[in-house]
Amino acid sequence: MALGPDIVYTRVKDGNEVYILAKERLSAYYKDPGDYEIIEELTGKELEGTSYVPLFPYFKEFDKQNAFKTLVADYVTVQDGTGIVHTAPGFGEDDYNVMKNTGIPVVCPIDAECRFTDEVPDYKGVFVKDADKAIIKRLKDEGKLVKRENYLHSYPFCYRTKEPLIYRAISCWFVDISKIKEKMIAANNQVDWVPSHIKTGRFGKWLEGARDWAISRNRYWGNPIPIWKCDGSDYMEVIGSREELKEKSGVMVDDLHKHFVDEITWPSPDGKGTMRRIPDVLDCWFESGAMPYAQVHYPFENKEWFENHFPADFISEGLDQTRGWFYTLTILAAALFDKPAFKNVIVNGLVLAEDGKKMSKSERNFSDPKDIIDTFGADALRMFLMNSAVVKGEDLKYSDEGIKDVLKGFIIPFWNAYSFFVTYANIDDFKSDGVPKEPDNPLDRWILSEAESLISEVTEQLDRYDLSRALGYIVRFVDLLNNWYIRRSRRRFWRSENDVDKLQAYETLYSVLMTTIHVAAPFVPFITEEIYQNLKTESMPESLHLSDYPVANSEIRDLELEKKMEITRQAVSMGRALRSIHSLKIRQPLKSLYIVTRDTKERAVLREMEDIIIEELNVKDVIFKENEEDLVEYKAKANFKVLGKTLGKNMKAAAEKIEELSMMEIQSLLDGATLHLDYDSGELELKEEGIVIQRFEKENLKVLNEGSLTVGLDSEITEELLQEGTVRDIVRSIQNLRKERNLEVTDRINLKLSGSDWLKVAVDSFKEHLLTETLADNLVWEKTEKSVELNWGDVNCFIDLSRVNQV
RNA sequence: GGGCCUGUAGCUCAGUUGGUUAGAGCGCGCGCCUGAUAAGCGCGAGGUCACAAGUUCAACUCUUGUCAGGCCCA
Repeated sequence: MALGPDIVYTRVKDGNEVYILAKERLSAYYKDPGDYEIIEELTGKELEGTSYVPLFPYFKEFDKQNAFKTLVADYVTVQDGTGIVHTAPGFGEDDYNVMKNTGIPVVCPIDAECRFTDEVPDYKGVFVKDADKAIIKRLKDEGKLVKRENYLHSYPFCYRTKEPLIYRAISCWFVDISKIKEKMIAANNQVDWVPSHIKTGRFGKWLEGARDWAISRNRYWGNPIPIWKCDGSDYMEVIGSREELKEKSGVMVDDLHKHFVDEITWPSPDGKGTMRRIPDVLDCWFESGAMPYAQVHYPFENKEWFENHFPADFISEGLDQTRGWFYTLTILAAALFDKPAFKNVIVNGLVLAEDGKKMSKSERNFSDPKDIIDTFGADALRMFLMNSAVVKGEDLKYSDEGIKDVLKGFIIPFWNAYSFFVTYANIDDFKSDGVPKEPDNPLDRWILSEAESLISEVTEQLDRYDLSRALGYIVRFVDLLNNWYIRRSRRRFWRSENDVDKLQAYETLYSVLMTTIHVAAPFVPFITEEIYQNLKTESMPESLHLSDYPVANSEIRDLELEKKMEITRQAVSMGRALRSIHSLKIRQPLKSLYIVTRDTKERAVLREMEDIIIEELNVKDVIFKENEEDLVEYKAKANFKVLGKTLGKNMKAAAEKIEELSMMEIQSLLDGATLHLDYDSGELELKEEGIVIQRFEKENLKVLNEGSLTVGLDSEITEELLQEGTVRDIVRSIQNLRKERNLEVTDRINLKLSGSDWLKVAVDSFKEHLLTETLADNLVWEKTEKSVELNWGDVNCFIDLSRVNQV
C-alpha cells in the first residue's frame, strides 16, 4: 500500500476498532467528529514500512520480500478514498515504478483472457470483471468492508471493439534507448525539417524525453523476433541471417513466418537444454524503421547501392509520425550507422473536413476522393494540396471550392494557352524541330527570359522544399503567358502568310510551353503529360516524366528586358485605371497619354515600348514629361528605417519636422542637396535617403501616380476621335451579329448600315477600317427589315449583313 | 496536466533582421475588353493583425499572460 509522504494520517479510535486514514479524509467517513477519537497524527513518511495483513491470503510467501509493508509515493492524493492507495505493480505504471527497486516481485494472477489463475484459487477461471460482486460480498462478510461507493473515472477502451481494457504487466523485449539517445539527437541535428520548428520542437523534445522502446508483441502475425533461448538456462543467441540459422540448426528456411521458424530448434551449446525461439513477434514500427535496409535486402544484397543512397534525400509524412516513422527510422539509423535516416523531411499537417473536423469514416464528413478526381481531376486535387498550408505541417480545411479555384485559376488558363497554340499551329501546319531559336521580337525574347527565370525560381524553391511558393511562380508565369505574351502576340498568329516573325512567334510559344510543362510536371503530372505527348518530337523521351528537370540557362535571361516589360505593364495598367476612373472606355480612341517620371532610365524604357502602350491604351500618342510638379504634389515622410537607428529617442520630433518640408525643399533634396534641420531636442543633416516621398495627384487632373511613375490622360474627345470611336462601336456590333448569325470567322459579308447624317459622315471617314475589320466586301447605306437597331448614348444605328455567296 | 503549432479582409492564406497607407487569390458590387478562353482586365467596398500588459523613439513582428482551435504525450 502506498502513502503520500507529506500527507498527514491519523490513527482514530472508533468503538473497538482503530483505523488509519488521511486526516483530510475523516469527514468522508464520519459525519460527526464525536464519532471517533484521534489517537495519533503521523505523516506518510513516518508510517513508511509499516507491516500490514493483506485483505486476501494470496502470495503469503512474498511477505519475506516485504510485499506487505507500506511505501510512499508522490502520486497519492487525498481527493478520494482513504488517502492510502492499494498498489499492484502488475496493473499500473505508477504502481510498477514505486515497487521497481524494492525487491518485491511483480505478480499478475490473470491469464491472457483476463481470468484468475491458480495463484488466486478461490476465483480461478473467473473473468476479473465478473468477480467484482463476489469479492465485495466476501469482504463484507469478513467485516473488512467499511464503505462502498461508486464513482466516475476515465477508463481505457479498445478504440475498435469498444470493449473495456485491462492494464496488466507482461514481459517484453525493449530497445534500450538511453544508450543511444545522444546519437539520435546528434543524428536529428543533421536533418532539415519543413517546417523547421519541428526539428527542435515537437521531434527534438520527443527525442529528449524518449523512453525505452518495447519492440515485442504477443501476436501470431508479424515478423518473428530472431532470438533463440535455451529452455534450461538463460543462454540465448540472436540470429542474423538464414545462413546463420542453417549453421546452427541445419535447417534452411524459405518462409520466415512464425509457424515455420518456431519449429526450428537445436541443442543448447551450454548443454542445459534445447534452443527454442522466443514466442514474440516484432512491433510493426520496427519494420517501418528498418525500411532503408529492408527495402534493398541490405546487407545481403545491393550493398553498394545502399551505401550510395543512405541517408535518403528526403521523406515526407504526416505530423502524427513524430512518434511513428520519423522516430523509428531515427532509432535504427542512429543505432546502426550513427547517422540520420534522411537528410530532409517535409511534414504535412492534417487534412480536415470542410466542417473543420477530422475526416472520419464513421462521420462520413468528407467527399469521396474518387468523386473529387472524377469531377475536378487528379491534378486539381494534387495542386490544391501542394499549394496549401498542409505541406507546411499545418491543418488544412478541405473544400470543393478550393479545388474549383485551382481549376479556374490555373489548370484551365494553362490548358487555354496550350489550346491557343494548337489551334493556330494546326491551321498553319507548324511543327517545331525542338531546337531553341533566337527570335528578334522583344516580346519573344521577353517571355523566353521569363521562362528561364521561372526555371531558376522554381528550382530554388524546390531545393528549399517550399512547394507552395514554387507553385506561386508557376501560376504567375502562366498568367504572364496568357495575359501579356499571347494577348499581345495574337495578331502575329492571325496573319495569313508564314513570314519570319510568325514562325518566330510559333517557335517561341512552343519553346515556352515546353519549358512550362517540364517545370510544372511534378505539380500537375497528368495535364503536362497530355500536352507533352502532343508537342514532343521524335527524339524526345517517351514520357515527360522520363525527361530531366530543366536547368536554367542564365544566358537566355535578360533581366533588364524583364524589368522594362514590368515598367511598361505598370504604365499600361495605370492608363487603364485612369480610363476606368473617368469612364472612358478603351474602344474610344484618345489623343494622348502623358507619362511623367524623373527617372531618365525609366523614361527611355517606356519610349522603347511606346508602340505597345499606344495599342493597349488606344491612344494616338504618348508624350513624355519630366516635370512632374505640374501634375503631382510631394509630401515627405521620414525614412524611419534609415534615420531611426541614429536618431533613437529624437525620431518622433525629427519626423514631425520632416513632414513639414515644403515642395521646394523636397525637390532640392531630390536634386542632391543636404538640408539642415532643427527640431526641439536636436538637429539633423538631412539627405535624400532620409526621406520617403509620397506623391499626390493634383485635384481636377486626370492623373494617376504610383511610386516614381505618373500617368495622365488627355481626355479631350475631338469630333474625329468621336467618329472613330463610334465606328469601332459599330465594328464590335457587326462582329457580334456575325456570331449571332453563325458566320464563320473567314466568311466575307455584304453590309447594310443606316442612321443619322452624322453617323454617315463618321462611317465614311473610317470606311476602310470598318470594311477590313469586319471582312465586308461592300457597304450600302440603307435600312432593311432584318436590320438590327443599336444605340450608344444618343447615336442610333441600323445594321444588317449577309454572307457574300448567299446573295 | 505537459510539449509543439495556429489565430491577419466574408473565405483560403502571404507578410523578410521591429520602421509608419498590412498584401494576394477567391467571393461581392460597378465598369471595360473579347476573331484562344466552362475566359480575361480595371476600379471599388471590406481589417481593433484574437485579447491584455510589457520592452522600444517605433510592435502584425520581440517578451509575458489570457482566450480559442489543432496535434502529440500523460
